[in-house]
Amino acid sequence: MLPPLEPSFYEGDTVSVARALLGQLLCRRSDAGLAAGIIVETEAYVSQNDPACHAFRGRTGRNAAMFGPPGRAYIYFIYGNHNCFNVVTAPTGTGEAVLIRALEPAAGVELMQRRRGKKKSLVELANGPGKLCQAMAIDRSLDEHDLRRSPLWLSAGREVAREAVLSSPRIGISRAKEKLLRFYIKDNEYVSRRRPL
DNA sequence: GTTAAGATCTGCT
DNA sequence: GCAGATCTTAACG
Repeated sequence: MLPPLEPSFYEGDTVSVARALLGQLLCRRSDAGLAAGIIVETEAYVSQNDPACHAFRGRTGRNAAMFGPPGRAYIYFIYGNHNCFNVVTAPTGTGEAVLIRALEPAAGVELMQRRRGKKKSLVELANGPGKLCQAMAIDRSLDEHDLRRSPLWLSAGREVAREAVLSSPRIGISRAKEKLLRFYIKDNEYVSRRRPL
């Protein structure tokens, strides 16, 4: 197992962590084998003045993981079909997280293809928050999982130059649409939307 | 107890 | 480009 990122990586301010997560490697071990992907797109959800954040109205059953220690998973089920994977950030009790929106497949491509079903191109395997959870077999059973440990962990990937990181409004939300809290790697093929909204 | 909205994806036009 | 699928959660009465 590649060495995991340390807890200190996650405890800083959430926007910085959202940027720093670009280029890191998300790894998933299962009976079927290992799958991994480079993170190429993220979104920050913060506690102050952000009505799009699940923690905006305080702690609930669903969002409890967001208030837990940084470096854990926050996973929720949405639209009756899809899971979304977040990394909890900021000190315990703050209620912030980073949504992982897209991966560039790096290992276990066949496994990811099998989980996604049909014939999907390499680009279509994990270029969206629901798609990447399906490709990596991530569901609510991994909510609050410690991301230093198998079967789901993060480790150091490739360097991403600061000028290669672009920002935009977050996708699919109805409130706080103006905030530029989505971050992605410029010109990367695996980002979920190549064209602006 | 009921209801409406939701950090989405797919397939069809 | 658009609608339909599908179901959990939280807010409200």
